[in-house]
Formats: sequence, structure tokens, C-alpha cells
Amino acid sequence: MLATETVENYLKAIYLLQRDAAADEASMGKIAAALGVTAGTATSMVKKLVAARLARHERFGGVRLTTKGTRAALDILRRHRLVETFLVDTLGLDWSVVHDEAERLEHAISPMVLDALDRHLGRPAFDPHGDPIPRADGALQESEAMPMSELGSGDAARLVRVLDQRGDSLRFLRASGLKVGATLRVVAIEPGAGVMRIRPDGGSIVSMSTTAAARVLVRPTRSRH
Amino acid sequence: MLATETVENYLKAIYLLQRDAAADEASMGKIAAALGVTAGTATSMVKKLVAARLARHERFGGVRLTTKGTRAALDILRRHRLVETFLVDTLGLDWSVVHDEAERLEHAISPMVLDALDRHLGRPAFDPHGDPIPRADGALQESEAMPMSELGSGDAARLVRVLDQRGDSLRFLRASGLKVGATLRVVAIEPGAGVMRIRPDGGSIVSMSTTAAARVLVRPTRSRH
DNA sequence: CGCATAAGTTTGACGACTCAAACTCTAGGT
DNA sequence: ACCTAGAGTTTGAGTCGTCAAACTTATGCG
Ligand SMILES: [Mn+2]
Ligand SMILES: [Mn+2]
Ligand SMILES: [Mn+2]
Ligand SMILES: [Mn+2]
Repeated sequence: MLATETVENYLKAIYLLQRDAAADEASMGKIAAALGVTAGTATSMVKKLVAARLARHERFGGVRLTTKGTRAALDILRRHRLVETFLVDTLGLDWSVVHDEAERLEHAISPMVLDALDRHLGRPAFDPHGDPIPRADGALQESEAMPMSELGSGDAARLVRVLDQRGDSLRFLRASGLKVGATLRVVAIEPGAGVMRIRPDGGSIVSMSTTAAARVLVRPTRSRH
Repeated sequence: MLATETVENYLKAIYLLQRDAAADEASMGKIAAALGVTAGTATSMVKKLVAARLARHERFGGVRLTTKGTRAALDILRRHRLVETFLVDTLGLDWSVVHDEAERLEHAISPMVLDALDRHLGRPAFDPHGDPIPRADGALQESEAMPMSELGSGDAARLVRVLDQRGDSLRFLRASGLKVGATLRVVAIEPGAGVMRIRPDGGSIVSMSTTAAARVLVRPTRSRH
């Protein structure tokens, strides 16, 4: 609304980088990379965010959103994830393509349309990738979950979230029957090869590297084997 | 896609102005007014359209879309009207608010989302205002209809299209039970006062000026009175 | 006919966003 | 402690879309 589309993109990128960073701040280089822009462009844009009291930054230091900037970022994230949910649940698009679509649509959704969409979808708490959808008031409940790589052989679990959202990762998981909500069991672990063998309920066994498995979050289920 | 959001807006505006103009061309002043921009801005923008072979224009003359420009305009119109249909049919928004929402969303809809939307809506031929939705190939079938003002006293008809799409007109019509698809009967005509009295099926009698009625299109039904 | 007025055009400027390239700072390794 | 490679910043310039204001053209009224 008030912020330009570009500013919205910067806010969302900084929010996500900050969330994943150890020091709880986003580096200028990563901001630039996330937005596909040169470092100089990012620097001058951040200067604008600071002037608008959306972020804090000192020369050669990291970037951190203010409360106001965080609120704005959560609003954009809410739009993004609700749109993704709509594209998958209502229109039936594949979860590997919806991110790019939402990246554009998120900027064109008014509060009225957003609320109608939210109601239509049944006020979902999670998007198709298992990412939590910020509520209208900015509340964000992360789901309790552990990396699939930490499961032991024979453990059963439910897939709750996918962190690696590159298209080919998502297509591999879908093709394997590994979607959010699916239950699965660890068939075997080969620590030497760095590979786990997983059997999704009702599917056939698939092999994944433990690094790939670490980016799939699960919740262990009552194991009755 | 290729055209910028601004260019898309110009193309759509010129298409609609051209369609409604006697000389089948859009004047620079009306283009500027339609886009809320100064005449100088419109002039320079049209120059760009001409350079892109999307329009033709000679100094101090009217503006006319080329075949290429018309095709592009119809594509945008298709996105606009499908989005409006979605907002009303799927999300339940009022027909008086969807135009402004669609005005922004139309630029963020990819071919893939557009087709999924079209399928989800059952490939509708008309939008909530009765305006025809251009097909993917650019075909556009106008519906056979006459102005309600030309009905005689006692005539029955079905409302098929609303030309005046200002918010208060649309809200008046909806509040009166006059929506697309509704059947109605002319109760009385007062030529002196310039007023018609209409009874929508299952509603109560409303008065409308004949000029307002002229902007409501109907198809007469088997009159069995 | 002639000209005042409306319509359209041109010009110069600006804000938003971007890049390339020159520059400056920081931090880690010797 | 120093130096340097990498990270960050600044500068100058360009594109896009816009406005205000000066200017030009067409035309219809007297
Ligand atoms: Mn975006
Ligand atoms: Mn997502
Ligand atoms: Mn538009
Ligand atoms: Mn419409």
C-alpha cells in the first residue's frame, strides 16, 4: 500500500535473511543477492528504508528491521503465503511453481481481497510448504518440528515443512509422495554414504542425502513397529 | 508480460475509448483523462506505443491501436474480466468494488494462473457486469441486447449487461435486485418525467431515469401478461 | 475571413530504481 | 602489527513515467 513494490520486496527479503542469520541481521551482500541487484543498489535502497524508519543500519554494518519494518514484512509474508495457498488449494497449481507467481501477486492484493481469500481458504495457518502464515495482527506461530535427518532407522514421522523450496527439490519431493501432511518411515540410514532411505506411506522407498533430509522438517509419530 | 504495467493500462484504455468512439479512434485528451495523467504525459506515452508498433497516431490526430496493440489489449481485458469474475463468484465480493481490485491484479496474472483461473471458473463467457470475456485466442462475442429504456410498458426482459459501472450505480442496481441474469418487467413509463418504473422478479418496484435505464442492457423475454 | 480558445505537443525537470566503476573500510592471516 | 582480499559505499549516469509550463495547431464563432 504505502510502500512501493520494490520496498515490499526489500522488506520481505531482509526479514527472511535476518531470521536465518546467526547475528539476527542481514548483510548487504545477501540482500543484494536475494533481490538480484548490485550491492550499490542495495546500499542506496537500505538508506531509503532507514529514512522511512523501516530499518536500522550503520555504515559497513548489518541491516536490521525496526518494529515498523518487521510489521510491514509480516504483512507481505502473509499476503505471499495466502496467495501460495490459494494457488495450490483452489487453483490446483503445483507447489513448485507457486512461489514465483505469489512473488508478483503479493503486491496487488488489497486488505479486502486478502481477507476474502483468507475466509475462502478457511483461515489456514500454514502454506503449501508448511511455512506458517502470519495472522492479520502479525502473530506467527512456528510449528514444532525437527529435521528429518535426525530421525533414527525405523522411526515414523509426519512431514510438516519443507525448507528447500527450489523447484527441482519440490518436484522431487512431490514425485516421491513426500508432501506436507504425509506420514513416512525411515527404512535405513547409511552414514558412510550420507544417505537415508525413506518410505512414504503408500509410496515406494526413496533415497535422500542427509543434507537434503535436514531441510525437510518432520514431527515424529507414535512409532508402533 | 513484455509490456510494462503502464503500457498495459494505456492499451486497455485506448481499446475501450476507441470502441466507444464514433470515429473508431481515441482522442489524446480522453486517454489522458482515463489514465489520470496530464495530456503531455499521454502524448509521450503514445509516442512510445507507436514506436513499439502497438498504435498509430499522427500529430494532432486520434490514436488507433494496431492489430498487435488490439491483441494485447484484448489479452489484458481477458485478465481483467476473469479476475473480476473470480472476485465475485469465488470470493463473494460485491460487483461494485471488483473493478478497482482487478485494475491492479490484471498485471500480475501469468498465463498459467490465468488458465487455471479460467478452468476453475468454468470458462465463463461474461464477467459480473455482463461484459464479454475475450477468449484466449482474442475472440470476443458481444451478447445480443437492447437498452432497457427501449422497452415498452408491460414488457418483460432479462438483464444481461450493465454499462455504467460507477460504484454508486452498481450499488443502486444490486440493492434494487437488478443484477445480471435477473428477470424484470416494466410497470410504467412516465415520458414527461423521463422516468421508468421497473419491477425485478421477486423484488419491489424501483424508479429509474430513462438515461440510467439506457445504460442497462436487457433481452426481452416471452411476455406472457 | 479571422482569430480566440480548446486541444495537443514540446521542453525541462524530477523521483524512483537501477548499474558500472571508482573508491573506502574491515577483518583475518601471516 | 600489517596488508590485502572481500565487503560495502559513493558517484555519475541512464531509463521509465510523470508534471508544469511554454508553445503550436486546428477550428468554430462572430
Ligand atoms: Mn514480490
Ligand atoms: Mn511458501
Ligand atoms: Mn490496470
Ligand atoms: Mn467488468
